[in-house]
Amino acid sequence: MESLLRYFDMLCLIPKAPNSISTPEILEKLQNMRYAVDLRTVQRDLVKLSASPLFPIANTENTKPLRWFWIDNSSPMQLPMMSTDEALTFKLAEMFLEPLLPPSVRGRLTGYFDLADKRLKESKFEHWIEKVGVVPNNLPLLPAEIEPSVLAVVYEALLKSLRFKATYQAVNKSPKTYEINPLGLVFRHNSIYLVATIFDYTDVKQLALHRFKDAELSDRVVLVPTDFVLNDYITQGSFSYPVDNHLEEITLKLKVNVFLKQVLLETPLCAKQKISDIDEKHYLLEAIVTNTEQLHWWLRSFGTGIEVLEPLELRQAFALEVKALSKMYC
Amino acid sequence: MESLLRYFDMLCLIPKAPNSISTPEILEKLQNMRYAVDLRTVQRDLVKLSASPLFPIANTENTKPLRWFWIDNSSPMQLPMMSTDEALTFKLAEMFLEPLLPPSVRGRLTGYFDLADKRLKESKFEHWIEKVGVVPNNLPLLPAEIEPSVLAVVYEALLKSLRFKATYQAVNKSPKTYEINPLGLVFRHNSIYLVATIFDYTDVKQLALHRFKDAELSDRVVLVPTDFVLNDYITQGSFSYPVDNHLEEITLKLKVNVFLKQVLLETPLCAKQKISDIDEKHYLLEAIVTNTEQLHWWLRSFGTGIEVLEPLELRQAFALEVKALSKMYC
DNA sequence: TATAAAAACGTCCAATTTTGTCGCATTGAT
DNA sequence: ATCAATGCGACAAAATTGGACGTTTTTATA
Repeated sequence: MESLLRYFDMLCLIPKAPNSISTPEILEKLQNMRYAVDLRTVQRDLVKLSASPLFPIANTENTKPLRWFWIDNSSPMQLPMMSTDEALTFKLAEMFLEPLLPPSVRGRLTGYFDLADKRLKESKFEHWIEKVGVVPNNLPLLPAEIEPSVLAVVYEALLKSLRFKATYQAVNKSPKTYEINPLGLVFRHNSIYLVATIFDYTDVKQLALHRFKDAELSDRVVLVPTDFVLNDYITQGSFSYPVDNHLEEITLKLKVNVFLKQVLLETPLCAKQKISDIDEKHYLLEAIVTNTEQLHWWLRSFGTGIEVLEPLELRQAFALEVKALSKMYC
Repeated sequence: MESLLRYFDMLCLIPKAPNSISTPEILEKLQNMRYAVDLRTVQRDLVKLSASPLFPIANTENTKPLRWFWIDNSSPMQLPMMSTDEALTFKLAEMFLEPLLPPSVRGRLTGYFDLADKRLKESKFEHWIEKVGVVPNNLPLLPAEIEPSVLAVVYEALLKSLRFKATYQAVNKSPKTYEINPLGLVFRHNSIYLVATIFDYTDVKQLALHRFKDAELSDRVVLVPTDFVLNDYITQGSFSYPVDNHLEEITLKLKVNVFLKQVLLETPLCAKQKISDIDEKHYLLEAIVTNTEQLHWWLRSFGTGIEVLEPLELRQAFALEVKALSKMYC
């Protein structure tokens, strides 16, 4: 029994394909875990485990301290097994993430999605896919593709707080190589932006990940500008979203049609939202929300389905906009 | 070694907490897998495994064929271990799914999100969360909550093609109990709809999952109406989304401002999209897209930022709408 | 209620597996 | 060239495993 646990811990110590661990390292870690074992035993165990098709591990045959790793692209095995509930939810998540995440990011989860597929298949629930549909409520734009190797370096640099060297091609410019001092990642309409400083300058820049041509990790540590907090940086309007550079709670009063009344009954704007009748076809909606650019987009998107009553400033802003639109379309 | 594999397969046979498997059943399945073992061995092994804190499995102590299951909702263990890349991607997925999936649905993945957290923590990458942000491009509405037990029954009914009995409360009506003949699930603005027929009627209904009070699986098999295909049902406009009840490819010509030009350069409307200059501040965008209600929402949401030039019918529709809006806001 | 079958559990003991040790070959660094 | 580290084969001692059998408890059936 003791040995079973040791096998398990040993398998946990072995990393996935690009990485590896040497036999002596495994021995050391096992001994730290209070396993009194010999190096010879570890060697034998590894050979035994790798012989089984259940554990696709292999070693670098030409190096002398042999290095062990899991042969990749195999979906992970897990205990307890993925339930059909979970499997189905994974497939739903995949459908939702499809238009949101660039393939290279989503690709890091394919092992799990495959596992879910396998699970549903072996349970003879193959026909589930014909029974599920998603009707998106926003226009699916094509996510910009990111060079997978760039993504890997950026991830690692952020996690380990290290700088990296990269070639970046700004719009309509020729590619240039910089040393990037990464501060954070921001996802914004299907694109990923790296918030960073460059070389030893102190001004914070936004760099679209899909415009990097290549990247290579450096060993210099990241220098965070004093008082820099990513969340503050975002809400300060650096991504030009919040209205008037500050977030304000407003009491919204809208006149909405039947369709929107129905939508908002099911998915409210806020927890304390109120809906009352105005006439047969129109309803008064009251809710407290933050006044963001997203709110404005949402309000505009329904056209004549929504009339903004209050706050007055918002109504006036919409009135002005409608005038401008009238001129546009004559 | 043989025994290690048997232990592994045995652990795979044991289901998660609400479900269970009896010792003789395990024996039978193991023998089907060509393990020549004695019942006594299986019993001993199960006791040994459950003694280890690594494998939180337990049995029902009062029944006589003992039934085994994995205890609690602890996060699954997996081999090979989740890489930090995967862990980070899981956390990103969680951020994206937060406003999209109702908690009871998302809840089925918390084990994995927790695992990702654990992984990031033990790798000393605890500060990653301060380094990642999401700027949503649509207004987050509150997803309607669904009774978890209802969701479980609906999932199971759909997977196993069984009917279920449920109490449903339509808007402004008192709850009633029906026998539901489920055909499919559709996700639509953060709500989940069950497409189904009721009793032995043949008309297809849409039932919001969050309006079910309770549900109980029946043993009657689902009867699919002849020619019913969920995807056709959706695209036929049953969810009132596609324009004019049919999907049409149109060549869109838009006059857009700098902001939108930038957005569309990064996340195009379609693969063959063209952008050219009109004047210093405006750009001509040409793309082939399907003419859906979502497209109209998207076009409207930018207000004066977009002027629809072609197709002419669309321009005229927008012109009419602007006139109506003018009247609304005087 | 009686009876039989099934399952759990304790124990013994032989067969098997595991593991430490030693010796030797190979590799890489100093 | 030399030394330390590693891999690997062999062997024997130690530990574990797993079948056999018996007893007790529970469940199903007549």
